[in-house]
Amino acid sequence: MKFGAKQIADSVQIEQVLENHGIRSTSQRVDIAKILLAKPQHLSAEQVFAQVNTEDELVSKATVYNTLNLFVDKGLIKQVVIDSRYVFYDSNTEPHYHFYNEDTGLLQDIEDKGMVVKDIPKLPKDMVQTGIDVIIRVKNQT
Amino acid sequence: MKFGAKQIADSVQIEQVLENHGIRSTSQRVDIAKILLAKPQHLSAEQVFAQVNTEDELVSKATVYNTLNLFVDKGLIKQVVIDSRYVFYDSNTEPHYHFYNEDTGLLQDIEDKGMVVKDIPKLPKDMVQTGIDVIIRVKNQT
DNA sequence: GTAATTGCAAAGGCTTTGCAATACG
DNA sequence: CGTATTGCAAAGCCTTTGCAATTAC
Repeated sequence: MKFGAKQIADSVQIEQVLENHGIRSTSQRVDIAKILLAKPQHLSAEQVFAQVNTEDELVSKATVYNTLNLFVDKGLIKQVVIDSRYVFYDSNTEPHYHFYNEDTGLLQDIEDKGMVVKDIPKLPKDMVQTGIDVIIRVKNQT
Repeated sequence: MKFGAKQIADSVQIEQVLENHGIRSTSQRVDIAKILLAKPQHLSAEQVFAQVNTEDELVSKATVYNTLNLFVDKGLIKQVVIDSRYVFYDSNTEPHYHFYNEDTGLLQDIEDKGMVVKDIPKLPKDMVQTGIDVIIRVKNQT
């Protein structure tokens, strides 16, 4: 991590992003958002907790969890559930789909924009679609 | 549940199905399979535990969990993960996709066979696709 | 100053595991 | 008989919660 003017500018930008999502800024939230929003990526709560605590300032596990939930509620990030034991937080909120490698545990975006889900059946009148999750599970060839 | 000749025949059929999947029959496994395979459905471990214990014979929770895992490993049923807290066991192992109603918590098959995922990008040479999960999330119109 | 947020430790919920008792082939 | 399976209770893991201390506006 770099320090100095650039980082201060980043923090200000992050605070702006938080505010745009109706999230009040605190130093912990900025730290967490900075990690998540650095690039499109998929991190577990544990990974966020580890990364946020490599720097001086410490954030408790409770706050990491609460903050991630808050960010999801406010639409800043998305939760991707692979398994009852593997939950990732995705900083890419654009509609997109995922590859999940069962051998490596790696979750990655499907970059190819050509992939589509076609002919989704019409929903009952009183239903609205809120999202569509597609996970293509792969493994290493043995 | 009916008793008598029909049910005995069912048990024999179930045992056959288990055997075909390389699963040794025991009374607990047959009881659990009988519930799951009665029709295409999505049950949580808790629901299986509850249903299997409405009849006389009791099956412990540990055995329910272990048996469900065994059935999944052997390909008799499929696990559908909605959320870190909602895991269902699906007796329909044909490739198919799901609707999940966030308001009711109800998971249901998409019966329409026309829906497809098109133009899945080619995988890296050393990767094989093992599955594809599609969950269309819906909610009640407010 | 008042309300929101944080952190700790404890509690919760779900799932797995160790091990003795039991059932199976 | 020897191996597999079961059930119980305990342990594990991840996540949430209660509450006092702290921070933010």
